Amino acid sequence: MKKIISQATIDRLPLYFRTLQLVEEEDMQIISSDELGRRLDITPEQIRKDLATFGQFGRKGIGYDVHELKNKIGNILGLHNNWRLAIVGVGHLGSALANYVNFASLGFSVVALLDKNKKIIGSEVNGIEISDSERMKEIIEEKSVDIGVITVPASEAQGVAEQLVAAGVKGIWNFAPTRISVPPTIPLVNEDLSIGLSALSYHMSQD
Amino acid sequence: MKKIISQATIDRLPLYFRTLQLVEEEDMQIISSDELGRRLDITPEQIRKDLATFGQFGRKGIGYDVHELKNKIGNILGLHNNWRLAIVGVGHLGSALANYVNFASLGFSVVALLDKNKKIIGSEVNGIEISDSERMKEIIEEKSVDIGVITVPASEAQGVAEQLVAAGVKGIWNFAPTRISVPPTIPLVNEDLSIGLSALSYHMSQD
DNA sequence: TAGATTGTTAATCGATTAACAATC
DNA sequence: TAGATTGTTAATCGATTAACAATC
Repeated sequence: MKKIISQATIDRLPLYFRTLQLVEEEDMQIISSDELGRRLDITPEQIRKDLATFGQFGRKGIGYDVHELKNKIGNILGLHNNWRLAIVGVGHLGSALANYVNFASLGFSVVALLDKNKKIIGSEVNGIEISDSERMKEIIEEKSVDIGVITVPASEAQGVAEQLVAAGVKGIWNFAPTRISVPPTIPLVNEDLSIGLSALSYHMSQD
Repeated sequence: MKKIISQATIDRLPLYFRTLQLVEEEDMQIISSDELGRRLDITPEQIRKDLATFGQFGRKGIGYDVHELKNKIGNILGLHNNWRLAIVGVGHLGSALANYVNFASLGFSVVALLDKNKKIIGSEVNGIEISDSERMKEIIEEKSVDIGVITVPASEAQGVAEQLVAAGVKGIWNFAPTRISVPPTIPLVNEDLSIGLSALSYHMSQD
């Protein structure tokens, strides 16, 4: 029986995880919710509340064991699964993601690149060969891909999503600026850059 | 006197805007909250509530004028300002953003690229010359840059943010995977890719 | 022991959903 | 007119903040 963790909490866990990785490198053994909050600009009450959602591992009067807490959060986020990614659409953004180094420290690796443009099929990006997206199902099975990353134009995104699901991916990370529909069993996260940029514009326009 | 609009509402406005752009191209004159909601997978009540925050421009029994509503939302988001962006850190992600076509339709344009790597200074990305980041203040004034985009490694992000603020930018869009501090008068939006990816991992790990 | 810090309950705040009168 | 659809008020839901007992 899984406890339901709110999306707001889930979205803060990666921040805790990253900070714990950093303080672990600084050889800090124990950290308080106060110190963690100071580093992330989050209130200590919020942090304790978040952590309390999935158990007790702090020590009253002391704080949290850095190593233990980091591993616990990593497990909750499922980072130990070493998820394997396929990027569909090797344009500028797809290439940038194929080269993105920060994935590795979170336990993700890019194992396949797919594109329909014959001119780039066969060439490599960051040591990974670009395959024909017509061979998607075959490649995804062969490379044991878990997550499909969509970096094609908006007009093609829904079609690619359906192909990815049919090919057997377990989750989709969508960068195309459009909403896509997938079966409810397939987790989907939209990474919509225009939202953040528009919100920035809004705040810059006030007074 | 400005009405305060919640962040949740602000984050939905770009979605409405984009959909209205699309239906306008389809020559649709009028749209109901029901139809807009259907396209975005948002409840019509939520949409009416959001829009009611800043006035009444629907017609009861009819719906909303597509063109009028699109312009109104664009104005609220401040998209008419034609903000000018400078990208600091022309690595893979910075280059991808310099080439990102979806900015233009929202009224943003990349006018400067800055990097400290002497090997790439002087070369061009998407027709924009890369300048030495030591000349930041000069370039930002000369090119009337409004928004600084941070695509440097996490360890350099805070320093770059401070330089950008000193150079006079009005807002910061941060892609470095770290929290940065800026004066409260400078709007800041963090675009943290590891949050979305970790959340995806979490949901994929459930049952 | 005294000081520090967690975990948890209660209070507050804010956002979403439901309902419906107004009106085109 | 009857049907459709907005704008707004009330009800509900969920998340954050405050307070504090437990305890290291």
